[in-house]
Amino acid sequence: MIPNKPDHSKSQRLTQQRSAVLHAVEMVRTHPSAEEVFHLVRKELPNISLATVYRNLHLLAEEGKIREVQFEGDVLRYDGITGPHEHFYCRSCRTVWDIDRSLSPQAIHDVERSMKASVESYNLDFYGLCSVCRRKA
Amino acid sequence: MIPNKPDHSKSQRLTQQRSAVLHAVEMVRTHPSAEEVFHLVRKELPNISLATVYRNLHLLAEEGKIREVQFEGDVLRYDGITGPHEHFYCRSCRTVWDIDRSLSPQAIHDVERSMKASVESYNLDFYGLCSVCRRKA
DNA sequence: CTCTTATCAGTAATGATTCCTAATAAGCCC
DNA sequence: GGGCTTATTAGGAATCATTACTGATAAGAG
Ligand SMILES: [Mn+2]
Ligand SMILES: [Mn+2]
Ligand SMILES: [Zn+2]
Ligand SMILES: [Zn+2]
Repeated sequence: MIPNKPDHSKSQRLTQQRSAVLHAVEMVRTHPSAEEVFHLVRKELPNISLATVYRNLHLLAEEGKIREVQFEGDVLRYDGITGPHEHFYCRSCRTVWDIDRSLSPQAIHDVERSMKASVESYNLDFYGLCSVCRRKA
Repeated sequence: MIPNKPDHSKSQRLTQQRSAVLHAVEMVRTHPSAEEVFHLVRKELPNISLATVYRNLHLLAEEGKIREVQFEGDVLRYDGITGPHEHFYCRSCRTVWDIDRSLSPQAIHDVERSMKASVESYNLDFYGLCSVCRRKA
């Protein structure tokens, strides 16, 4: 008898609601809020409840299938791209832009050494005006 | 007649409450929350209200006298050190440690160039276990 | 198909923060 | 110092994002 691998994933059943929430976050590049995911998913599942969206977003984030992101003065948002990258947040239009770079392993190791700590993750967020808003200003 | 310089600072009167709030944030290295500042200031001004603490923290942050910081899954905190530095946040004990480094001007300029945006500020926060909690784990 | 129970919909509760209003006090002018 | 204007306060209500609760539903193992 082969013992099952311990299942550390918290979600055990693949419900329509759960896969629709995951699909919505993965499909858009907007880093949507729970409310926005709710509106997206409603097109497919008109009866889904907001609490279900919140619950599944949190669950999917814990499993590492999506990523939680938060910016100053804004609500929690979700990111379908889980690989390491950085963000630029426009203070005017609140758009989030992906930055295709990441801190060097050396820089992270420097922090670990100076803090005598283990670094599990980091966030690097830039704030300012995006090119569109800069023109308007 | 010399016209007054336009006063961009939002706080016009130096109240006891306001200076006590500022003093509390500047005195501690703990990056306290509003609630924690409230308890600190109460020792000096037992009748100060929580709303007053919130209002002044926000005001002082807008004037650049203190800095607002926020970490994943935690409430807003305040930092008496306004100069550029980075943070390490222990996921276990929620302690915030200052890191005496900052991104190179070159790295920031790279972001501005690639985004065609103006970068006003950035946050670089590391997450993990501090040395104390690592020993316990 | 049946059965167990994880998950759901709908709604109430929570908790941090902000708003509101009559009372207070900072600080300018005399 | 004593008035006077009004920014600021204390205290409580309101807001808003998020989480908790509960009886009903459906995923998926056998
Ligand atoms: Mn992203
Ligand atoms: Mn700091
Ligand atoms: Zn913009
Ligand atoms: Zn710790």
